[in-house]
Amino acid sequence: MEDSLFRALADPTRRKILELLSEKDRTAGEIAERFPIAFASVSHHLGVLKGADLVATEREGQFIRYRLNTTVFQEVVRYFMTRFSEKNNA
Amino acid sequence: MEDSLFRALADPTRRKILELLSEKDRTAGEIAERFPIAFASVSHHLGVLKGADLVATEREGQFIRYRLNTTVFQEVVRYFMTRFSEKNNA
DNA sequence: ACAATACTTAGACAATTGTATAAATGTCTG
DNA sequence: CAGACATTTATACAATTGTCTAAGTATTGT
Repeated sequence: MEDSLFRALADPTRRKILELLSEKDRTAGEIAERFPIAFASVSHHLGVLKGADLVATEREGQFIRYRLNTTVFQEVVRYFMTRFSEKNNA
Repeated sequence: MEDSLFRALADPTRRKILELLSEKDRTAGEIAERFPIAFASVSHHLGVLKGADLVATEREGQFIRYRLNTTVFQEVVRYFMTRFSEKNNA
């Protein structure tokens, strides 16, 4: 399990971004306007999430659309279930 | 979901400690001797894990025994499954 | 080609964190 | 109670991180 993954999840702004993306895919701008911090700061967070492979991007003209990489989340769930959760009541 | 929880999981030494504890309960000393860092540093990590409620302690004479708090891990799994994982193949 | 829009990257800085050493606390045994 | 052992707490410091502003890249429309 990648170190970058857990480091990415450690920041509350990034977790909020992931929750927004769990509702639907969004562009960088749509995400950024939801936060009280600078546009560039959100972009930095998006870069961290992408580096952890938690999100993927697709360019759409001038926009860049972000979406969750659900595969990685499944791996996270598996990581916790197999190692730490009690086996018979997850 | 507590911020302290994700911050606690962000450090690789702490995740290693949790994996050791998933095998069996151990005293602070038994844990510390497994790592190349100072005893006091491991103790600090244990404090962080305890602050995040990921582990619990029990004094046994001079020793302090650490154990996983599996309840919290179940909450983590639930958090990821409900929000991020695709619903039908976790 | 130029300007506007959308977004990222670079550089700087303050806050947080991981580690170390040293001192303190708690427990047992003689 | 003194000394040994187990562990935590205090303090300091270097490394990492989150944020900002400014500059750069990419795309679209005129």
